[in-house]
Amino acid sequence: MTPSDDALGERITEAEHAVMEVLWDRPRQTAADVCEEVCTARGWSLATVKTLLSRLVQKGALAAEPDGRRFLYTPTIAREAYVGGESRRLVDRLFGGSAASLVAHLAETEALTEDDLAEIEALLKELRP
Amino acid sequence: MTPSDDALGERITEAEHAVMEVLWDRPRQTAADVCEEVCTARGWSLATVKTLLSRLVQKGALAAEPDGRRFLYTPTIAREAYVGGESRRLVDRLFGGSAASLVAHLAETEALTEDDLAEIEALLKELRP
DNA sequence: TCGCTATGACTACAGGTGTAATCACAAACC
DNA sequence: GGTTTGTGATTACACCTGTAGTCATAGCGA
Repeated sequence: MTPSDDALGERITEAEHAVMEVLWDRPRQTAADVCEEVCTARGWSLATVKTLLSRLVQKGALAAEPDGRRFLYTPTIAREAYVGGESRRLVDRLFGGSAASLVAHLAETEALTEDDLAEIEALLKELRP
Repeated sequence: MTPSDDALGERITEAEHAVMEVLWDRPRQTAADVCEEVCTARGWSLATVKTLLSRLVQKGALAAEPDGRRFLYTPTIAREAYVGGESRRLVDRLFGGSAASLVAHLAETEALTEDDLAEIEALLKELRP
């Protein structure tokens, strides 16, 4: 039953993801707005952002709501769903589907700071009273 | 100081990763050996495996040790390192670098079974006596 | 010795990706 | 009304990826 299949057939690429983040953070922005937030950071031109927006609309990841002669772009998929899908993909690919293995790995390779560990511990207490 | 740059300049792709797994599992195999293990599973021809092996050697992810007229391929990077790099990339990209956020997400989306949680709890006890 | 065969090297090629220029055109301004 | 300007659409193009075919050639078997 292939769990957690994200609704889009097409995958979102790295560059596209950067655009998605901007729109998850604040939906209904124009191409120029999005550019304002990522162009300098990633060294992109407005044209690049426009291309990425178009592709994301084609892929069904964004909705383009007409607003005069331009569009306001809004994600059609929740960030939660995307993040969940990507996480699952990683866990499946690298940890044989076991999320616990991932956590174990992070712990063993010191990827978890003391604060992380404390936070996780608190989480666990909450989840298993 | 661009943190956690894995030793290879080039990224390993999905298809290449499948080949790497075979060689991590058992190093020093020939192209034919590797094909034996993945070709049917992925519907590949031997030629495809050869291409992937070549690209991985070029990328510095594999070493090719001459053995008569053929090569024995062996990973130059440890699976641990690769897995660590990929995990970190995901955490950086999707969870703002916070591994705890990833764990929280997995927990919240029910990606963690009761067994997973128990396992993690045990891990934590070990890590923070 | 001489052809067969296994093997890496090289070539191919369509589709995806990153990055952008150009075009058409409607709105805004003068 | 004519010009500038902001905008999406279209086109471009090099590189990466998946997938594989062809070629040269060094051994192996007869």
